Amino acid sequence: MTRAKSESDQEMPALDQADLASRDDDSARVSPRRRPGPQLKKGPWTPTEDAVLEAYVKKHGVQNWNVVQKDTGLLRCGKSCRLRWANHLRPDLKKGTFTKEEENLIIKLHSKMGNKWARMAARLPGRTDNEIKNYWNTRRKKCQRTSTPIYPADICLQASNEDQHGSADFSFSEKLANDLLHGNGLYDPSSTWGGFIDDQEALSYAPQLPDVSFSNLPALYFESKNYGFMDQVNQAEVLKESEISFPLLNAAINGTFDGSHAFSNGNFSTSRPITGPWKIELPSFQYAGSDPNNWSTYPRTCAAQGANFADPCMHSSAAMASAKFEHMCVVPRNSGQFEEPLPEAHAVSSAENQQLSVGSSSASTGSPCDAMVETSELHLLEQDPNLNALVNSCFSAPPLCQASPGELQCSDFSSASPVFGSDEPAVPQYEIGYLLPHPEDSRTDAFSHWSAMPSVFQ
DNA sequence: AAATGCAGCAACCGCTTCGAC
DNA sequence: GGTCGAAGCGGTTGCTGCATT
Repeated sequence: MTRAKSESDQEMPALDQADLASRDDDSARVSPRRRPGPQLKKGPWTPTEDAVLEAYVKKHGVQNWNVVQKDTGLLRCGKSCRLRWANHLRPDLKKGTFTKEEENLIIKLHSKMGNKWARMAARLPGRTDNEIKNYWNTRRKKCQRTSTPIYPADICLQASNEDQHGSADFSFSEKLANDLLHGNGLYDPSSTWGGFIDDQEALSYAPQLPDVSFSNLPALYFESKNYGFMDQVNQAEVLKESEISFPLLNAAINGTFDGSHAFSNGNFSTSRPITGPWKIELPSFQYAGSDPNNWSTYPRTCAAQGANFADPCMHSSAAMASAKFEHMCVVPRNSGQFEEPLPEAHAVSSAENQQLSVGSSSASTGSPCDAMVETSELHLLEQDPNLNALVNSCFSAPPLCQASPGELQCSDFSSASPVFGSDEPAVPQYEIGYLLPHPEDSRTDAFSHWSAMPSVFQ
């Protein structure tokens, strides 16, 4: 923007250190941190600094950014230099506002990728992740203000069609996410709930949601690991070398499974314990709910809002569809924002979580919506024969949670389960636990992973 | 004209990942 | 295999300028 211009030194400066240092008289811009060496500046870059950095990079190229700082005498950390170069000084940067085409592409990409700004930037030549991120945040706020869907129907449909015809190169798991997006109705204010149920095209997506059959486990794993290009043999090798000791995957790959009755009709079921070693790394996918106590109820809250059109962005009857499908998903949304796309884990987990979500209805945190949820939305899934049939047809696994609501968070999977560290024989209680990590788990981002069985493959 | 609110953007911060040793 | 530093990434903050009152 124009922050640099607001600096008093607009004229092109001489590139000497005295000049640079003299500009640090503005003590407010000096980092308060005490470090060995010169104090580093913070705040907007001056034209002087830009010129120094630009000259250096043009001469030496982009190598070690900390060396840049040392060599140029810039009172900026290497990280700051890198950011300045990448976001403002790079010669291939496209300046100015986004074109309509770029905007559409961003929407499309976001519907598939979520907040993967860097990946999106890679598909938008001359644009930076920061630009895209800022654009999206602005757009998000605007849509919330104006009560418009953040994903226009036409763009998302186009994206979906591209996927279906193989013209897009997104992963299977991303496609899953997109498929679920079809079902949630967020992007398509013109559809209706009844239409959704009757719409064969819409229905056709539903069976993909729980496509977590036994035979698909390895594929899901490797997709999520970006190993999709590997052949089966190599995948098996990688898996063998992987840190993850995952009997289901190994069994699936080896064609053997001698564990417990964890499978029913070829589909993975979490309703029964699986014995054996489990070492599952918590992935870094950040889907943190701000309030750990809230995360298990957020979707219901959102659903209730949708059902009552309290959420201005769910203002069609499609919101009902969304609301119902949201019931299936116990995953906290990032900052509770309605428009978050459904990441891969989300998509697959929704199937398994739906019954839990219903069952968890009483695990209320006192949200104003809870009463409403309790009395109206909560049992819609059970009461709606169409939806129920749809769900049953999709999810052949037994109910995940048949416990009483009060037992919902009984399983402190992350800290107490013998699976993680104890010498005791492992009997993971993920019947509920893996879906609902302990609310006191400080790593709220972990919740999202445990909320989705397939996400443990990440 | 001054005060206030808000949108947009640049930069920072903290965390994760990667690669070298 | 462990450690450390650099780079990358995403979320958040805070500044600036414009619009509104």
